[in-house]
Amino acid sequence: MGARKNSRTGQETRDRIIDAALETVRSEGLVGTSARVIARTGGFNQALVFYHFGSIEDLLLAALELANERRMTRFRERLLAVDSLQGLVDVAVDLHSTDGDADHPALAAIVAGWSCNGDVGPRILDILRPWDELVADALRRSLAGTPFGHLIPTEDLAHGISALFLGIELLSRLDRDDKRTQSLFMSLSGSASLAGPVLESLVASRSSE
Amino acid sequence: MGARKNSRTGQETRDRIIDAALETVRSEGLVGTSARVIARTGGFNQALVFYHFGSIEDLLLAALELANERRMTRFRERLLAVDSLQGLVDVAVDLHSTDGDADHPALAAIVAGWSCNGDVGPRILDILRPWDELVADALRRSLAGTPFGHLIPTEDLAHGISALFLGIELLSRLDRDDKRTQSLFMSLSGSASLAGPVLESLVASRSSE
DNA sequence: GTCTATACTTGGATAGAC
DNA sequence: GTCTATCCAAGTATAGAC
Repeated sequence: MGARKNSRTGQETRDRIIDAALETVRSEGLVGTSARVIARTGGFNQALVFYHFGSIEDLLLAALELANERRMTRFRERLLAVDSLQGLVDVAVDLHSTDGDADHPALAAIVAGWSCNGDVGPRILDILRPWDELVADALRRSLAGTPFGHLIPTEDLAHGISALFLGIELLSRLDRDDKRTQSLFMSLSGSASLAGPVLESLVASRSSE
Repeated sequence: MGARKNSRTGQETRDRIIDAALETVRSEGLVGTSARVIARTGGFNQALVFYHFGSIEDLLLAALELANERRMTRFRERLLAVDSLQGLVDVAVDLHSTDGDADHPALAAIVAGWSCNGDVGPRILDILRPWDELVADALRRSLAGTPFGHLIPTEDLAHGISALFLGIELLSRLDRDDKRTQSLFMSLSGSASLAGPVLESLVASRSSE
């Protein structure tokens, strides 16, 4: 069970390979990610990919899964504490920032690159599903006491927010100095901070009718 | 200038290649799109790709450009006539439907697949930019007379909507029977139809303060 | 100017040495 | 469990036939 002398454990190597895969996708894009390039990036032999994962496809899916778990671990608690739209946007901004998660671009690229592939698609959806649920819960808390909680299904809204994030991440990586996305997040933040009072005034005007 | 006997014109072949490329991306995904596969799909020799476009990269960019122009031609007038959020969502629904544009999945996949590639990114942004402007104009008309037109920069909102569409398209292609996206569009439509009265009531409550 | 045949490179995958 | 050597398929790209 412990690490052997003079040799890495299988798990260590698996992690090394996954990290190299993520770094490769991040720097080269999904097109241009191959077993050989991944191996060169990580400094190991190309055949290890197939011994440990069987195929590139399975490696990238495993990488997606691990990177997603890392993000989830890191942001789950924060998301569970969110009870306002403003708070939700704050989490979003941190998720988008490179400090929040260096793997995000690679994650998005992997998801997108297989978007027309019938075999892998469902597996990717399974990996991403927990986010929809976390966001839906956060929305329910944020909209509690307002009429919107009943008018708009929070599940749909949550799925829309997931889609928005994916799109933002992809578009933002098309440009180096990405002024648009920054501006968008600032506007979202501003809108969210206004939304609270607006929703309350709506409730007030309704109850006075 | 006219087509020669017994031989296709260059333009005809170019179009055939582009259509085959789009179809390949649509059916195989971006990973799995190569000159050979494209050629097999279109029933022509693989080397024609390089003669006419120089590289796969340039072919896919040309395909992106053409498909985007087709969509633009088809929806420009409608978008110019939009003056309500409801109308904007209606256009969105039609844009998403396969009837509206069979190339949409391929478009999205191409955009996404290069999201981490520094060379191609800016060129893709240039191709997509006109949409942001059309949507921003539609938003300005839709929000005219409400306080939101001033509170939220329409450019940011428009860019967000573009990102949302890209994300929706990609996520929706991960699953065959895509109930989530349909549900989301229905909710969006419902929200938009409610937004009109809500915005008016806001204006009313403000002016009465 | 258009397309075919072919050269050459890289990628995925495995068998077997260590 | 790791790495080398190697096979074959698939990829890009060009030289030259028509």
